[in-house]
Amino acid sequence: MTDPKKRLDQMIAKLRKNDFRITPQRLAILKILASSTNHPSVENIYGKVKKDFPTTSLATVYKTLIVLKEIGEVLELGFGDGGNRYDGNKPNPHPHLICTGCGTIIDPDLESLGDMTEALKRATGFQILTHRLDFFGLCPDCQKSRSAR
Amino acid sequence: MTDPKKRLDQMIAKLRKNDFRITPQRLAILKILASSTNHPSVENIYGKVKKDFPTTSLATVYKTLIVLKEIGEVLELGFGDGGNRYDGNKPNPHPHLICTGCGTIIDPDLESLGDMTEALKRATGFQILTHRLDFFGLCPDCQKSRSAR
DNA sequence: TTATTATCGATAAAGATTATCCGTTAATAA
DNA sequence: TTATTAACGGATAATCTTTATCGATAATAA
Repeated sequence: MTDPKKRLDQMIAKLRKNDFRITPQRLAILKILASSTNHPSVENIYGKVKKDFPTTSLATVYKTLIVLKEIGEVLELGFGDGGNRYDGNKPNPHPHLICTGCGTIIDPDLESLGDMTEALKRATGFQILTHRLDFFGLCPDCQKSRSAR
Repeated sequence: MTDPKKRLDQMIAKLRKNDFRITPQRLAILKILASSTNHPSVENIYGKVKKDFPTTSLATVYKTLIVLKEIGEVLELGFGDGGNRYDGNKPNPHPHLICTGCGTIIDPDLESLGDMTEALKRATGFQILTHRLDFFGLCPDCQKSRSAR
């Protein structure tokens, strides 16, 4: 994972550059996003922020995420089942491997993805701007507990 | 694309096999899904069904889609922006190329995806059950009209 | 320090999907 | 063909996540 301090500085710099203010609530949210590798949900972030700032509103979390999405400093992951998940430590599009048993999300390395994109450009004439690649299955632990039943 | 009649027969057989009834409303929805290659939305399907069965409820469309999802006869595509899109002609997971300008969705061939899945299995120990692969960008036409502005 | 606005917090509103209820009907067998 | 019965359809309420609204407050620059 990227060093959380480095990520936090990147996010702050990007916000300043785009004339957004650094408020205490925002800073708390930024810290959570910069240091989390488990793709937290909005409720998850909200719960953590409230520990330091109990009066924080859920709307503030959403609004901060909208800003971060705009400037490309957080990656939003929707799976069509309830709330979205967010990655602020590694905000560029990258593949995910999701365990449908326990909900764990891991980031595998797949260097062949770049070749795929190139081949698509040539074949279709599309200008490809971003992508989304997710694999779903059962992690080794969930396979065990499932066969044990 | 798969022959719509063949797809319709497949869908009907699968429903029968799982003890679901073939009602006139369902049949109308099945026909639309079996023959459409443009990934229709719920509203889109609803509008078409109402031409033949004006009293059809939106809930019926949703309920039929839930059944079809359960038995794997339709592919649901959510893009996090409003309603989902559905593919009943090609219900197995496959890559998509989406134009963010005009909303067109096309199905490119990417045979290297199978190798990717195999590599992931070996590297992580996951049992991979399904996937989702979408590329977003601008189609040739939208690139032209954008640069013309 | 002060003025200017973006932001905060609370809550209403929106939008998509699901749940509920009850009258109707498709499927099955006698 | 008809009777039976559980599944289905239609209408609408409820749910859930996210966005909009708005007065009060605080971050930033001069």
